[in-house]
Amino acid sequence: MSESKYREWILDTIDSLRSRKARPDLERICRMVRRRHGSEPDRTCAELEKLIQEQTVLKVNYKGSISYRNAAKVQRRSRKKDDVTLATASAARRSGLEEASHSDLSNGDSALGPADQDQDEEDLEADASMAMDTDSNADEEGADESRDGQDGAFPSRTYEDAPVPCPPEQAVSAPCSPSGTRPGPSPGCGPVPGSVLDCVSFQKAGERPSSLPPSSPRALAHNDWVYDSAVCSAERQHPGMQKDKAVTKPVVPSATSSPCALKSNVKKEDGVKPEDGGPSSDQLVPDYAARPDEARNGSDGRPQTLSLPSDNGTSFKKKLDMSSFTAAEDTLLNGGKNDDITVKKEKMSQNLLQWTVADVASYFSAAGFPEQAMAFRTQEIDGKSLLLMQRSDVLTGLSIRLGPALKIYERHVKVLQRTHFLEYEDL
DNA sequence: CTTTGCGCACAAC
DNA sequence: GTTGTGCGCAAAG
Repeated sequence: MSESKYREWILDTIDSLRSRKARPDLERICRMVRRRHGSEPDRTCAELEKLIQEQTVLKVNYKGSISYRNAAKVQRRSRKKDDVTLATASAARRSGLEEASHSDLSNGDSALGPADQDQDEEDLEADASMAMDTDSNADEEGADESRDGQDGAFPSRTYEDAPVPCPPEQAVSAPCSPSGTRPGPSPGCGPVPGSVLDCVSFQKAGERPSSLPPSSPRALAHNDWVYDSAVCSAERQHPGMQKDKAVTKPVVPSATSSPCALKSNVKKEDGVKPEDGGPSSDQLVPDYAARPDEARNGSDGRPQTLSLPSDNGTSFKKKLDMSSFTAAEDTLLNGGKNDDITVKKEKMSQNLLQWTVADVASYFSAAGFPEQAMAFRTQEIDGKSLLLMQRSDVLTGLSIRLGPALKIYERHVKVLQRTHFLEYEDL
């Protein structure tokens, strides 16, 4: 309950700061929330992190410092050459694009800028690569884990297949997946105990880069990318979204993953000077590393196309059948990368019953419906409820606009349900 | 002191 | 050209 309150406060604060032309950074946000509502900065910080995880708020590195954005307002334009909206934005945007391309951008304010998909992909790739640079540096220094040859779901892909148009989908399913994004020094990782600390620390992390004089200030000047501490929050990872991870740890929805642990490795980045990689990398210093590794390991290098452990042999046929549906749909809609999506969906379906309200919200948020995701959350729709939803429920029961509602139902709810039931039929 | 307002320069489009 | 952004300053409280 308080959550929604905080969401409102925080979003409000961000908007307010923005309108005042002040950078919506952690410090200001906390201060303003405290002043206005008397909330403890720590708490605000924790809540903010949650919002980041849900992608209601985007954590971005802009001009060398961390900023927070109201996801509902931002996405639409966030794309610059260097801005990497890795996690969230990309995810959201991507899916958003899909829709946008077809129909209107009914998302309204929150609308993700449906403008260009291709570009986005390119951008992402570029970004990813940049990120990669950063990463690689980091890796060299410390973030070892498993980043050998092709591990990086994101990065590697970016490099190797850059030209290929299939990369990004991860985003769709994996909002958090920004696996590319490392949890960073300490961002969201431990919302539970360390949330506060995390906040603080990451804040520092963010600032640090800025303080460091980049070799090419210009270049660095404007970059915006989503930090997304959320990423690390494996803690409450969305079951469905962990693609790669899923493989490794199929069902385990939560905390189990080791977000924090990762952090430690990551840390080193601070020290690392991003410059080599490229201009933009500096600011990002923050992080991405840990995650990827996990992902990579799981998928063994091949980013997305894995099938669920479960479906491997057994329901293969069925899967195909389904695929024909979903894939077809996706193809039409997205123009390409359906396999992955299909797969993802399957994975997700697997855990659908275990999805929590937050998982559902994150899913839709990642799918490009941040505002509508809130409606799901407000209505406390968890995985089970989702399975029970009917078209009318989605169209009218959530009090969301018809346009997005239709898309959500047709492209997500229905697909998830279908997938889920097919799977279980089989099993 | 803190908070607010906003001119201005930047970058992206 | 437009737009979003946020630094840095001055004004207001």
